[in-house]
Amino acid sequence: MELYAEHGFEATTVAAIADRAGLTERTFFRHFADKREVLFQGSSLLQELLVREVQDADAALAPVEAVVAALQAAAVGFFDADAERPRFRQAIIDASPELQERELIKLATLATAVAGALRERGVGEPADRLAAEAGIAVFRVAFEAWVREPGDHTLSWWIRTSADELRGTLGG
Amino acid sequence: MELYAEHGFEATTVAAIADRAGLTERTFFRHFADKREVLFQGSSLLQELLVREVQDADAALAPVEAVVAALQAAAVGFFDADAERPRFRQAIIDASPELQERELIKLATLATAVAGALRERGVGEPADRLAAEAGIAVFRVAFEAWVREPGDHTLSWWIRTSADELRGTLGG
DNA sequence: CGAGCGATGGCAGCAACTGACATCACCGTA
DNA sequence: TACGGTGATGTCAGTTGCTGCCATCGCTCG
Repeated sequence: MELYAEHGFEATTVAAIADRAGLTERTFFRHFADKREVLFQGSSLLQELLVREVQDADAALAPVEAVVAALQAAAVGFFDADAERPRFRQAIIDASPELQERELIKLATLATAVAGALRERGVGEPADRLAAEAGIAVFRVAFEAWVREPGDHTLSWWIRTSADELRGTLGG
Repeated sequence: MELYAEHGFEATTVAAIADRAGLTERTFFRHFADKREVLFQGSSLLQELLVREVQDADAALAPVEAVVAALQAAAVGFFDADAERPRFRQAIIDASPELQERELIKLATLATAVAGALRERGVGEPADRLAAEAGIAVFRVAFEAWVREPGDHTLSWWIRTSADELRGTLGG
């Protein structure tokens, strides 16, 4: 992470990382599937937490609202607790298209998992994915704002705000 | 594309592609930035079309509805006209995680472009991106259904249906 | 003390890309 | 017709991400 931040992701070779860590290149690839995965270790934990929160959400909540509530709950422990790390990490990702690709697919699998959790709540076939995707979209916009304006609000607040905003864009 | 379909994307080397095309490996990389871009040539055309359709959409439409209308308009010329190609292409993408990553980032830039077009309509700061992302989510779900069940309905119909479904997941 | 096992090192090799330079076809012009 | 320039292609060498295979080492358990 230090090297990524210092020289940029692409300019950092795996050999350099291994060297800094006092290990071999071969060993690096035993710990990480590829060079990008370094930045996405904790993503499965977030996914599990999110799924649990969706399952535990108030049964009366509409699908998207359940997702939003889950995101808010997850935000507290996962991001608001230590705001420094996520922002640092995101700066690295934002500087590299390769990493953005990886981030998007992680969010997509997150959405799929959330959709699965929604189905357990009795949400129907296309609705589950739509609600999950919409929820993730809310999260993306909220997270971006939270990163951009440090200290103003909690991530949870941005999520709530974005969710309300989404409702306004639907019309009808 | 033939080689991708026959042996899978990862198993197909650029050398093999160049050979089949009667060209050099080096020449391949002068036409395509990388091995994946072969599958995403037309994406900028779709983007331009979509942006134009958003700009031309009925001014009274709410943001998401403007995007949905644009998607429907684009669907007719871009997908319904020749349903075979997109389905073939999508089968290749669905078989390869690398290609899915690339597809996601293409859709993300699409969303960004659509958000820009919405801003020209006077849509505000977080709402533009939310409406664009929601619209793309609708498209993704609709497209998937359209690919999965050939012949049943037009892509435009699926988009309309998904958009209505999305509204239902938002709740009170 | 020895057998087994998980983590690591070392090495060879493939494939995706890139930069630098040469070559060649074509096209407008003197 | 000959010439100069321009764009597309070929050639080659090199870097880097990543993988398979086998050897080694340390630790633990019986």
